[in-house]
Amino acid sequence: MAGNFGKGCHLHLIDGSAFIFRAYHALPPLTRKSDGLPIGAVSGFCNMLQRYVEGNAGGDVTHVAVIFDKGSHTFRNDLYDLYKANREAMPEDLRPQIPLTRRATEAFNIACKEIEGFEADDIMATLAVQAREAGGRVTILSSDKDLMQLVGDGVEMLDPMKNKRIDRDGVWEKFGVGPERVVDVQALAGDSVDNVPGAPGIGIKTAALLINEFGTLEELLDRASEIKQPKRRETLIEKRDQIELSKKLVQLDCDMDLPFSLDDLEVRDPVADDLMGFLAEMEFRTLTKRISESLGVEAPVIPDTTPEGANPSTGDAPEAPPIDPSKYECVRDVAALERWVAKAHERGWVAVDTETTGLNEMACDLVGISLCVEAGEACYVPLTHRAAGTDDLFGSDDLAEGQIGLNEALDVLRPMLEDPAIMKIGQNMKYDAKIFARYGVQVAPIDDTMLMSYAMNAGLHGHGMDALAERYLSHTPIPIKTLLGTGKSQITFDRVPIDEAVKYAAEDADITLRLWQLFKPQLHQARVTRVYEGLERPLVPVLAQMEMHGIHVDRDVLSRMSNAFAQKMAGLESEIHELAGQSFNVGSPAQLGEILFETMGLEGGKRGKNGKYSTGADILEDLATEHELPRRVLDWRQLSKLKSTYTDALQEHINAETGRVHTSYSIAGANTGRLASTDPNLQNIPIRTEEGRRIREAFVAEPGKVLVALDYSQIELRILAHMANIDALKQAFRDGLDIHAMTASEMFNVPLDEMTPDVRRQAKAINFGVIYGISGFGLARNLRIPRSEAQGFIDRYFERFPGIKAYMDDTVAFAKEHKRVETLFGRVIHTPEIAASGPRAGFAKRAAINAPIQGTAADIIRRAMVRMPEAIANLPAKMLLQVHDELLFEVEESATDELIGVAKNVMEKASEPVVKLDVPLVVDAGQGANWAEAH
DNA sequence: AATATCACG
DNA sequence: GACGTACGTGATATTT
Repeated sequence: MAGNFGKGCHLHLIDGSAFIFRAYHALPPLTRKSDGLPIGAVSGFCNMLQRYVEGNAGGDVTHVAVIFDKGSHTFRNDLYDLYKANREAMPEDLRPQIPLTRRATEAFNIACKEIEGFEADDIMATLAVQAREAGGRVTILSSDKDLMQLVGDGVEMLDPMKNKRIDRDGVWEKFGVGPERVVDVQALAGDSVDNVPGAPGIGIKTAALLINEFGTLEELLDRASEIKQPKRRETLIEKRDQIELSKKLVQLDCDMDLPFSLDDLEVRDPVADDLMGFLAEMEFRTLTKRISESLGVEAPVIPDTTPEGANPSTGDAPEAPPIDPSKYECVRDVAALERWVAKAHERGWVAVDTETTGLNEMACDLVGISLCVEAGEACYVPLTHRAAGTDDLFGSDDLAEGQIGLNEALDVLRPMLEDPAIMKIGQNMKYDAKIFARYGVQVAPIDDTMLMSYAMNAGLHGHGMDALAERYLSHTPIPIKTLLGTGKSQITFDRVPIDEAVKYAAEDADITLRLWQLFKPQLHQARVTRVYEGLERPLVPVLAQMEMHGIHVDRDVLSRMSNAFAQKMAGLESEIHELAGQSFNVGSPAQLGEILFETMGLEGGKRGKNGKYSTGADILEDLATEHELPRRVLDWRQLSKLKSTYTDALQEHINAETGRVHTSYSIAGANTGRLASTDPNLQNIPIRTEEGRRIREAFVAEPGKVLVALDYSQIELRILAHMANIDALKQAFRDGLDIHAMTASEMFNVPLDEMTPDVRRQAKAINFGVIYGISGFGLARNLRIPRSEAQGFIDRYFERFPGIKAYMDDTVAFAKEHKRVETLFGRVIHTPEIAASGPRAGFAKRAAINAPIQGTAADIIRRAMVRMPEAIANLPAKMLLQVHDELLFEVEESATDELIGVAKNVMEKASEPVVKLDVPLVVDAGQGANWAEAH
């Protein structure tokens, strides 16, 4: 076919993905009225296309195409597996809109092109070169600087946002070089958005300088030894591979084989019926009217079909019916279950709740499932309830009549639970997702009302179902105790009569759906959508995987330690009794207090609020200088703690099936955004004393594998340096200095090379104190120095770092004004107590100072965790545990170094691209056969 | 169910 | 001038 495209033709190339994201972020989360389908980005996209078409009417444009990205894996990922690894996940409510934007483009009768495995940029590059060679003009509608390498010889860019044309001069302005050398500059400068490494320490300015001096990148690299600045020279020589790789990453492919030609992109008039049909289907009333007028056709009628029940996006929902457990349906056959699945399909969402025989997801069985599609319309599907026994005392082991077979039911539910077009709503979905995963069902996508509440209301109240139902629905759910009983006579859920179970279980799904409908629109108003979608919700599958995988704990190691501890304790106990002159329970603080301060008559006994002497470690420590007994008690207590909490208890947590320990992380537990680990708590395994540390030897890698521990170095102090904008601290971190020694030097005027460990220790305590909202009393107690001296330290610290004082005052003032504080990533932590008076005011103030720092650190490691599974997908490695600033991995020995490289990079870059810290984040790595060695 | 103690970051 | 304090968690044992 002879090409017609040539001289006099003008091609417009529209960056479709950029249009979509701009549309998505510019508009509130609109949904289609009839069914709640998210539609905001499509609406914005259509508006932009319409404005584009109107703006070009009568112009010289002869050819046009909208180009999209397709597939997340491109040849660039094969070159570099971290390419674009920093990218935020696509928001859940945008994903279903992507195919609709393709249809929108077609409805406007504009050519719409995408090619699997290629970025839109490459397609645009190829088309631009083809058009230029044919003698035509090209305008690229995009603000993406990666496309600037194409500018020149009839190719221009047009930033549609600023309506600014970018020609050769524009490129010079941006990059300091002409379009031909843009890739060279980009290769050196790198790009944190796309995670192109570039040359460390070289930005656009320096890169342009070097390229202009040497002419080309290749020339520069070959003659790098001529560069005068030593650091720059070394970087260019050492990082040559990385720079050359970066060039390959930024270089667009101008020579693709395209399955279409320029002639296929000829401008066509829209077909009124097609366009109107599409707009009407989307229920865009205003846009339909406007375009119908400009096309001179009649606008189709869009029926006003508000669904029954509430619509989360409109807010003008009809009154929901009261919660009435007697109205719920019990689903006893497949046909009935299929009807519920159909309802979920119709709606596009369903609330789901599972009932099980226990609270340990790894060691309990599925008993039944409840579903709810709209307020008041819920069901319970009993699956493995037991038949009632012949007498009242013992249940039967036989299954009750009238239940769908477990596997049969799961086969009906699986397609729905895994359907990307159906939102599964739960309260604490991690629990249900883990249960389903154990039965081979991967639930997605999900929403979680507990996490929505947490994102909006952290610090105001708890986020359990009962608290939320009470507070937001003014309803008290049926207490589980009424079904299971308490204490010794407690039964498991499979023994609950099905009639009773229906009321309880379906009510939970009903409540969850109602909460979701209430919370969903509130997320945007509270400005925490990004926090919820980026930091809370995506953590659910990540944590579920970690928890299910578990960590191998060697029972024999623990058991031997328990025995050793028991022996030592027995010895200490008899010594203590002998010293006391009588036998008593060493584990009873009350009895110990009597012995110490009455029988033995020691000084310094202070009675607590309940009239008992307090016998905490600090008090016993003071007494130990004069007497034998308190030291023995301290030793005994340490062993007792290690034995009961760790060496004994951990053995109970080894799962019989997997032989591993499976903790559970609560995402919405800590107000600051930290996780909390329970059953067992693996975030407080001893490390500070040698004896305790040895417990970590029981946490082992499988044969052939190693444990790798990666932890952020000083992350909270780094965040403080950034947030409070303290130049001296920021520079110290950039220079890799010992921050405590540097603080000490600054405060006490001691040169770094004359620093004594004790002065450094005091400065360290002050640094930590600052993070905690320092007080003279607290510092005095920590350092065991007089209060006046501690206050003197603090005064001097604030004198040397006045920015810290200002930051603390500002934070407290912000908290007082808004009753909340925020992290760098927008996490909101409410501080209602800040208005209190008396001692509680002090607490609230310090908490308000600490929360943004601790919370930002928590956000950063959350971001790393969310990105980690994809980053290590091709490695024989698993992420096992999180301990606030540390991630623990298990990896096949041969891949250890590779894992460390990849995971460390993810952690160190975790704040990007949303927050660019003024200080580097540094991650230290350790490895070994067990956790003690790895740390 | 509350309190004291102590393990971690 | 007195109050009573370092921030955030969870598990255990003892006592009420």
